[in-house]
Amino acid sequence: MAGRKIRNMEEFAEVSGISRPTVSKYFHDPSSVRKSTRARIEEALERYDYRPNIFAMNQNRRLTKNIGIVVPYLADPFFAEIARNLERRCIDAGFFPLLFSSHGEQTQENAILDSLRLLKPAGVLLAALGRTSDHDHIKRFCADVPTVLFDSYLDNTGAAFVGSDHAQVLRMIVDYLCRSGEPPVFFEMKNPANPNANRRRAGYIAAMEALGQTPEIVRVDGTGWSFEQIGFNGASALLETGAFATDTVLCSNDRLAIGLISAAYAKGVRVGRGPDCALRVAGMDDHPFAQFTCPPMTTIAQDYAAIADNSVETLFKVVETGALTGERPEMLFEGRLVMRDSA
Amino acid sequence: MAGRKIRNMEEFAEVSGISRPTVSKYFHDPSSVRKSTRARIEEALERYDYRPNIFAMNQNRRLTKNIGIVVPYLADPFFAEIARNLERRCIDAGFFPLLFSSHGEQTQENAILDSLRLLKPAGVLLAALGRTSDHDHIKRFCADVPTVLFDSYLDNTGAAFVGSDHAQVLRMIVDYLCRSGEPPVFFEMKNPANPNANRRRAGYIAAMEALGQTPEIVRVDGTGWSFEQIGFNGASALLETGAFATDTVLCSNDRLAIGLISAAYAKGVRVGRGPDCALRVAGMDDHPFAQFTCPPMTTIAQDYAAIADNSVETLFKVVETGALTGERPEMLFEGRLVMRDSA
DNA sequence: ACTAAAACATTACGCGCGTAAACATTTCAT
DNA sequence: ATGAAATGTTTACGCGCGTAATGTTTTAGT
Repeated sequence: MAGRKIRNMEEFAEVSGISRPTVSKYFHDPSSVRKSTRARIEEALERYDYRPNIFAMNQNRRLTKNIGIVVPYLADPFFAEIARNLERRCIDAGFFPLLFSSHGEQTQENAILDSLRLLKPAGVLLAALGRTSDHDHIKRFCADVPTVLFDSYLDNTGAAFVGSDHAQVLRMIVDYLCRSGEPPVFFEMKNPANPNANRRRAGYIAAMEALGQTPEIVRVDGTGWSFEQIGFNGASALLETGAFATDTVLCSNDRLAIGLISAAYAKGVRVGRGPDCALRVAGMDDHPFAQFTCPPMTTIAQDYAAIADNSVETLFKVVETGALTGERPEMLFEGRLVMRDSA
Repeated sequence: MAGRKIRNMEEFAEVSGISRPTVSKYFHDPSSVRKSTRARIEEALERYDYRPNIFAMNQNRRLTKNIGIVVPYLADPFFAEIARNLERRCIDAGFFPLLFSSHGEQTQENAILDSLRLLKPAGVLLAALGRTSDHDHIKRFCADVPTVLFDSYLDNTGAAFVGSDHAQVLRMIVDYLCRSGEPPVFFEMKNPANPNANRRRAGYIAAMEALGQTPEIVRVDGTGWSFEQIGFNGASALLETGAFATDTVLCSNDRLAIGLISAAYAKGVRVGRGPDCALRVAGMDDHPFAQFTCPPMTTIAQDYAAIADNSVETLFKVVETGALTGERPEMLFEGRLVMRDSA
């Protein structure tokens, strides 16, 4: 580990006894050089910890080893968890993931995409803001950079989409709720930021009608990403006026449900499925904290691992084939019913 | 915005009618060129959206505009929230923040620091893992790169430390709990990952003794970062054996408290400060979800904004003066008692 | 209006590495 | 052993920009 200090690839090539172009080739892909050559380089690598200069490398490479990961709101543990899975897989594949959060703001999202362009990423994994996104801006970006959209669906944008099968998910939870008690009322925000909300509503309506039930939708005011607060405020008002048509509420996502459960507790409305309970509450996503609500939340778990795996895998495929046009696969994964005590 | 496409600074200099070295100077610092020159450049900038190549810029600049932000566990909303504040301030100051999460693993933390070296960052904001950190590795990093530590204290490492004044915080919450009911038992993990836990325990003991009370500490098993689960499991066992010395529990952090409250609910133990309640529970941090527990959690809010502001500001000061040695300021901020219903 | 100072233009080199071309050597099947 | 294929070496250029040196123009102070 001692010896002279290595300043650049030239010097490293010298001490390893291999020519610089071959060393360069090695760093680009170790398996592209003869085994004996690789051994000599790796031996030198142990003696002289040298690593190529990223900036010089990326300047000349048409595309880098960078992978951009963009999520709409990192303070939401759901996205933090997905991001963690994505990061891991990128690193394992020898890429360098760069994580960005739009913090719920369009200007941020646009700025991130602009910066990302300069970083010449091999590809980008993007969960867009949704309704508040600058759709044209994103589309233009996707035209230049291989991008896989996940979680948040945008029409006709990106090289592929990976997300949840909301129709299936809603069918499952609505089915469960109807079998085990009164049919659910659907609880959501009036102007949901996330486009998934629309698919979930549609899924709810379809599932209810398939069972011969009448869909009932309750929509509460509020903008932004403070879903718990919005759910809390909305539910507080509704619980006073008794505006829920049945004793069962299906929330558009877990964070709204967290707010609702908190509001019910404050009002002394007992949530759960026991005989002494007045309200059943179900959520969607299996948020990391859903199992610690009081009572623990019945919800639908999204398949984090599958979504992460397939997003990354699909992106790599697109990157390799350079297929920016052509068919645009949409992969939808089923959810898993997590029966806890709230419904 | 139309016209020919600009490929590099040379061409941009041409269409703006300014020499390339001057244009380069402009991008380095717009105020370093004459007003009329700046106007001409900015006019061209509007017509030809050009932005300098990051990699070429950073290759020759000794230090870049990159700021590394490293947190131990991004899926913890506390760190997500702090990271958000730090990011914002870096961007406002014209820097380019790069966010990394160690995901609770030493190998990751070390790998992040190694990568960060290659990115030649102007500075780094680091919340280390703590007990599980590779202290020497971090120290070596801090010797080369201007680094401000925050939240997680490490002896004699980094150019400065910014965090919470745990002694003050504990004095305040212990004082409140003793005034309003029975003195608190301290609830924590047996082998806390975060060094703050030790300071909090010490603060608790000091605060209790100052009030003439006997400190009582309950420590539960569990490793890793699933604090809610650890709190839940530990509390479930304790509530059955009735091992809490008083009816008041002060948790080392909000996430443990979330688990404890959930466990109490499951056992039918009513949490709160009313006459019909059997247990008071207080947390620490004012976690984003603390206000939605059942009942809402009494806790101490850390001053996110102050910590973020001062971390960034201190880092910039260090970067400007290049002061890697000399005094090593430690800034501790007071917490704010948030009285809700759990205690 | 005149001069010193500030700002800009011109020219030129370097950063560290990618990569192509031409040639030399090693490997491997026959 | 022998020739083709695979792999290395040498040499040379380019990427886009930072930056120093030198000379010219503009600005500002009196």
